[in-house]
Amino acid sequence: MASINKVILIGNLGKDPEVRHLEGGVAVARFPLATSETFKDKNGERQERTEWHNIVVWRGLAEVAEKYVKKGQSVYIEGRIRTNSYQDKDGVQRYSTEIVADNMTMLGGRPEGGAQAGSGNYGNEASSGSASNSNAAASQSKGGAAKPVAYEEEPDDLPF
Amino acid sequence: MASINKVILIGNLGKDPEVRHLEGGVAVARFPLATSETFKDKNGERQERTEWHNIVVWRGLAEVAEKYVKKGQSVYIEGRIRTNSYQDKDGVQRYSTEIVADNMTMLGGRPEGGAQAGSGNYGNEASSGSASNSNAAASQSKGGAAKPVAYEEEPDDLPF
Amino acid sequence: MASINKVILIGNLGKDPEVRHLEGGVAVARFPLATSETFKDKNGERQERTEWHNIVVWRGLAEVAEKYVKKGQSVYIEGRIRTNSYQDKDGVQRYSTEIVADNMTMLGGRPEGGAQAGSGNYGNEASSGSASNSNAAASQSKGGAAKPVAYEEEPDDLPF
Amino acid sequence: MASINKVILIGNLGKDPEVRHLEGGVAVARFPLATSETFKDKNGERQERTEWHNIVVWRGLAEVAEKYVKKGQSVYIEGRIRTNSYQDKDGVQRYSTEIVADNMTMLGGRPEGGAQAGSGNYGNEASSGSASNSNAAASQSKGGAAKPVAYEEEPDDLPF
DNA sequence: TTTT
DNA sequence: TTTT
Repeated sequence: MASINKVILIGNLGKDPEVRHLEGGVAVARFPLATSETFKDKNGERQERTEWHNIVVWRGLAEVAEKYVKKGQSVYIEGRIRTNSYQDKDGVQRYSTEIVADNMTMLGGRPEGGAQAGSGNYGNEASSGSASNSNAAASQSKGGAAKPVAYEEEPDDLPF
Repeated sequence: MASINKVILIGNLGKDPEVRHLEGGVAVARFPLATSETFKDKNGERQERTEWHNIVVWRGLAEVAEKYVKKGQSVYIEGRIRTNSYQDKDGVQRYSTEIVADNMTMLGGRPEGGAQAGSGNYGNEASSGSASNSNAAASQSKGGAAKPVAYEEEPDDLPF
Repeated sequence: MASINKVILIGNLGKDPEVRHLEGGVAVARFPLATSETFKDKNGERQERTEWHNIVVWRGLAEVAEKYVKKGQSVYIEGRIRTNSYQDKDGVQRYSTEIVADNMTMLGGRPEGGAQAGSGNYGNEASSGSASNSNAAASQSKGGAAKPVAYEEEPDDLPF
Repeated sequence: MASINKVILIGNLGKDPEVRHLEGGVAVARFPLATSETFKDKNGERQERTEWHNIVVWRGLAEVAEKYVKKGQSVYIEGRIRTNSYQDKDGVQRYSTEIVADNMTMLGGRPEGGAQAGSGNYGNEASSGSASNSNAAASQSKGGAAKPVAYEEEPDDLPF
């Protein structure tokens, strides 16, 4: 049963996030993220392939996305792969794959127009899972308001 | 332009790998890999959701998959997300997402029937990129035969 | 300011975890974890190098470690690097590096003697950060008791 | 034996890289990299803790580091943990932990003075292991000259 | 279609 | 001090 489903992406937003505020106040944001790789083709010419990822963020992270993350910017995303299935109009089973992000860190990049969100981090951590990058990261909290992490609860780590 | 597209999975094979040997001797193997997560639903009941990932491995790793990896087994996969697009019979653009693995490590698990592949690692590394787990990993070499890693080429790393 | 500090390890415990229960009921467990890599030396001989990592786990994960994780077993660890500094008896500044784990998943392996802990996962998630592997993982909760994840709070993810 | 030792860091260089060119033309570069996390202490005050990582890069990546990476800049590092042991002057066994990077991607940041290296990627891949981010990444090649990746050797990935 |  |  041991199971791990982890994705790490650094890429640029193809569009501003689309945010919905659901009944109950839960926010969800979606945006396309591009990663590119280059390679030499058989003629030795440099080629580029761009991969588009459908990013989904929930709750606090969605609000961060709404306020601070814009088309063109570079973000670090940590999350998991999720493939939804649905029936198309002909009743054929179709699949749609997205990345549910539970950690998003802004890396700067080239936001277009308007205000610069800059490079920074928003939110904090409800779990030590991402505590490794707390300030730097806007980590997704499941349970509504962000819960401050009290690191000092960890007593002195003497080498033992 | 800075771009990272990295996936780490631990899961079980839903089927034996399907292997094709292409013109030129290149092998490609595909198999479905399940990861599951559990959660409590609103009634507090434990629920499970299984995610199916389409894994693709090339060359040496495909040969390892063919020989040693079976339905039911647990593997560690490191790779990248790739979404292919194609037209369906009605000319509608469709997408199919797969994980191109460049590192695969067997973790054991419960192979069904026959020979036990056991837990181990096959192949070795052409790049230090995965050298962190060389023996343990069957890392995909792009360029045909596996190239042994000569670690001792790294002179003494004295603290400096 | 954007900052990420993430470690992913799969290895075997060199000893049973040492667990301390602190004032306030907080538990902390420590154990050495071995990862090995193999390589060919300049004579083409297969060599192995073992790396020892000092793993630290807190709270619920420490209790899981205490109960279920034994010398010899294989575990998946996700965490962050932490280097503590201290003065040695001569007043010289020394450093000690450890991995603070916030996700630990048992992969089986060969526990010695006694009861088999088997491969499985214990605990669940307070944050979606590791929700990707909830059942499979014993994720560390900072705030005491594990908080069940209510996935169904995420409404239908229709492709939009 | 299955074993994984993987580190992912995003942080800023504390100093310019120190580069040595070894007999045989092999280059090695070292630099300190800072990651920081913030947390609230028991008085609810925002605190920051900075972690310093000793990064080591070899060969082509070292040359990239020498030319393009400067103090203050932000980089993405992927590598493995390595702890070297040595005897101090009193014959006491001491340990020194470093991160051997096999993938380094520049994220921009704030280089001080002089030329701006900007955000970009240098070098290319000898293994598909990091092919996921080829252009974006300067991946470390063990075997001297970088070997171009011929992606088009991977025939059409039709969904099958 | 896997696993617990 | 683990594992293969």
